[in-house]
Amino acid sequence: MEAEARKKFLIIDGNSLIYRAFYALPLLQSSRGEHTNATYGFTNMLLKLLEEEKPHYLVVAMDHPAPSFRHGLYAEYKGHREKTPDELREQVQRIRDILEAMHVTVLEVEGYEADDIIGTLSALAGKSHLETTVVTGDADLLQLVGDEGVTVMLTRKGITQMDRYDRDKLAERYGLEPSQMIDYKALKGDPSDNIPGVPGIGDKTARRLLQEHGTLERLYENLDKLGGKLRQNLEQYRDQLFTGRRLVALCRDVPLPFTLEQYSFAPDYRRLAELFAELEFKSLSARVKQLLPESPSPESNICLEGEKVRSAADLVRLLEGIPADGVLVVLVEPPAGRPYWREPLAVIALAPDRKKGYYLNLEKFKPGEEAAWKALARVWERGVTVCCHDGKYLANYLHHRGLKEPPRIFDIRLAAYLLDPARSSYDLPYLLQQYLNLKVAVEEKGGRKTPRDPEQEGLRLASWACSLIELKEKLEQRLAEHSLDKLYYDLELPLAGVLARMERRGMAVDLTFLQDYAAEIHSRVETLEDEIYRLAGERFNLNSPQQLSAILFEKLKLPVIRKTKTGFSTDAKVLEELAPHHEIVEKILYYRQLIKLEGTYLSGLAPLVDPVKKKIYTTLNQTVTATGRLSSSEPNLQNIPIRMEEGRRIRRAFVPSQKGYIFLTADYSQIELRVLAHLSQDPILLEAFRQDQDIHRRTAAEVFRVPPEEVTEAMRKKAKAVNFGIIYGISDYGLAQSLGVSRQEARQYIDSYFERYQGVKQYTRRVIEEARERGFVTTLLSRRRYLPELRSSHYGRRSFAERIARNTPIQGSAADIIKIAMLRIDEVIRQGGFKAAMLLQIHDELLFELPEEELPFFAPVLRREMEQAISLNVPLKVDLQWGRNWDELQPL
DNA sequence: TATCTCACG
DNA sequence: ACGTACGTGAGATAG
Repeated sequence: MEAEARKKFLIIDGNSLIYRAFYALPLLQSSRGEHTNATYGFTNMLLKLLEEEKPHYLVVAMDHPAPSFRHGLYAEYKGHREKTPDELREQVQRIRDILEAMHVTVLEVEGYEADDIIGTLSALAGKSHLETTVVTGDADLLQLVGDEGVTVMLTRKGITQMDRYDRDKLAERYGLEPSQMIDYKALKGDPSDNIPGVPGIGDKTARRLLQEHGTLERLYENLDKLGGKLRQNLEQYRDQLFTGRRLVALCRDVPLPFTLEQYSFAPDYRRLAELFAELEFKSLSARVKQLLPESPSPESNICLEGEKVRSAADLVRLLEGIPADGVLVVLVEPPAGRPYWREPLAVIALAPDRKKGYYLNLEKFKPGEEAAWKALARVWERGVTVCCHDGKYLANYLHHRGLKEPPRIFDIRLAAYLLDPARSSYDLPYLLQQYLNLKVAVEEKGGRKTPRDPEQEGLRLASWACSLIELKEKLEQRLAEHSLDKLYYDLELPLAGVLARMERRGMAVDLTFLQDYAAEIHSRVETLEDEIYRLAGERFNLNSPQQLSAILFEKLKLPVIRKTKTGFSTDAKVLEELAPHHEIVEKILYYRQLIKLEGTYLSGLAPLVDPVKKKIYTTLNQTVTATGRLSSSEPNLQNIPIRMEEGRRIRRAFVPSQKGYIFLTADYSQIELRVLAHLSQDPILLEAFRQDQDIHRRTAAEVFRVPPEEVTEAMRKKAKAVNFGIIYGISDYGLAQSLGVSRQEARQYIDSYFERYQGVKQYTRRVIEEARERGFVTTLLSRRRYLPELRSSHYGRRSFAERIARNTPIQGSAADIIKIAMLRIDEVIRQGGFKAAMLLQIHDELLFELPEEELPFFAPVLRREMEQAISLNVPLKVDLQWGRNWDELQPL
């Protein structure tokens, strides 16, 4: 029986595990390109170990200097040369930051490898009466199982699956004693570690020999009992074998002070939360909070208390107490996946001051319900500012409940978006942590999908609500500091109201047409399926790229054009190349086209149509894109087909919502290139737009050095691609891809372009230079986007950031301009008493419905507002079209 | 949940 | 030698 529980000591092999995390785990496709999951994988593993082992002491051992600089790291991982040491270095740095935040000791000793440090620690720990666990991906360390109180956790697959080895497990797996592991590896050899071994001896033979003879020395004593080739090789390679053994044996006398105290750890929770927030490691944040003792936080006067409002009288008293120049926080959680016109979550949280948050379930608030609503509306009628997390949603929710929207709103999320538009989410826990250093309970994983308890939800929201007053002040200050206050108050905030009205208006749908067309497409899909199966000689799942690959590339032996991460590519570009080889391919392409229509735009759209109003209501997201554009979702009405005839017909299902109404669309002509002309002040571009020339023709004339009238269609097409490329942050590879020409040819076009368009050339250079120094790029309205990766040493990341730096000012300024126009048009519609209603924005285009007789009056106003939205050094041009549905439009 | 594919600007 | 066009959202499959 133990007198006392032994203390647990965890020794982590930083080297082998980080490299394993880096190479063994697939790249995480983060759209923001911020990280691969090596950092995530390693941290996840570390937390799992802490959860399961609950160690008292912890140390991470690393090579010094790092082996990636010292010797050929790649020998071991031949298949993974595409990942560069630069990227590895960045990952290692991130992991070091996390370890530092956890106050975990990272042991490095000059001239020694992590293995040696671990060997030394393991021996020392054995003498200290500890229960020691060595965690590694390197089977060499199994020799340590022989040390007193030591077990080894060895990764099996990835880095979170591990096997625990003690003497018994080692015997079971290898049939060897710990002390034999050195001889075993020396015999077997390991090319990646430069251990030559003995030819002809592999895993099996090495084990058998050691099981029979015990040690290498005994083996050689009994050599005469062996025969043939084996004996000959053992004799011949004796020197190399024993040299190898010296390399395998760990050095166990690294000069290390062994005082256990230095290996205790006390995480700095706040710093860790910051790091995790930066890296967007949400699930890890939640786990670390449970796991680690929190470091005491400095005194905070920000309250995180919530209370339920008990009666209407209490509510009225609370609300009446707010001064007219005060702030009322109102939080209504948007029900994920449900349009506002369906039943919203009825919980509302209020914070009349910064002392405490309150919540109530308004839907269930029977006694004096009417009074509660009235009291609420009275608050902002008195001039009180309403602070919320999503003003557009709140406005629509209130409207749905028959209340006018507050005239003064502060939208927390919108402010945070402008401060850093590239983030993937702006949820309150993140914002409170980011701007107030406040940690709040994080919603448990999956909480969104399970039905939430209104009481709990209310308490949660209420506890956050009062800190929002503080958060609002912080954000206001930051907006001003970063010159974003004008953009916020004069553009984005009022625009939210416009977007709210657009969402509420919705778009009418001709359900009969939609259903008829769906039936037609469906029957064509079925016919196509039959034909394809007949040609393939078997039935299979056509929607599975995997199964399709099997048919195309294995059964039909068509040439592989391109590979994806997991297999052979079968996208439209590939199929177009394959079309001449087999008649099945063309049919597959057509099938793909139709199945897309059916799935996404016909059967996909139908359930989102409000059966009563026969309307469809999109959500226009104002805080999603990194450039300042809007996005549209549930459904996305910004990507309704137009390029192909079959798809375009879908647009006939979208019709004006009232009798006698028509559609009117207005799209900016070449707005991005016009913006580029303005930003770069390139003389040729300026001239082209001032004379309203065909811009692609002009570009062709310049690039190919011919008079404009001699430009052929082929030349114009290439020039058009070059112009797109310029906007996207051109690369020869990308241009070559889009044109289907060689990279050399693409390079020539680019060189030729920049030779003629010196202004553009200088401008793009300047943008990147300035962004590298300041850390961000800006648009015409000072909207910013941070690009820290411009300084990355990793080529790929840096190049990506450079393309973004060239594209964002252009795309973002165009977004700025159409937003100004929307605001002005909304204003003139209301001022002018027009019945016209703005329905949709599609990046450079606006869609309205209006009474037919209003057209002659509204159209010129619309054109004026759009073209005059901003004054550039080139004119802005707008094309107008009108029609009785969204498909059949004619120029005005 | 990640991957592939494809719709739009 | 590297390894990509910029910005989005959605559906289907597969593990």
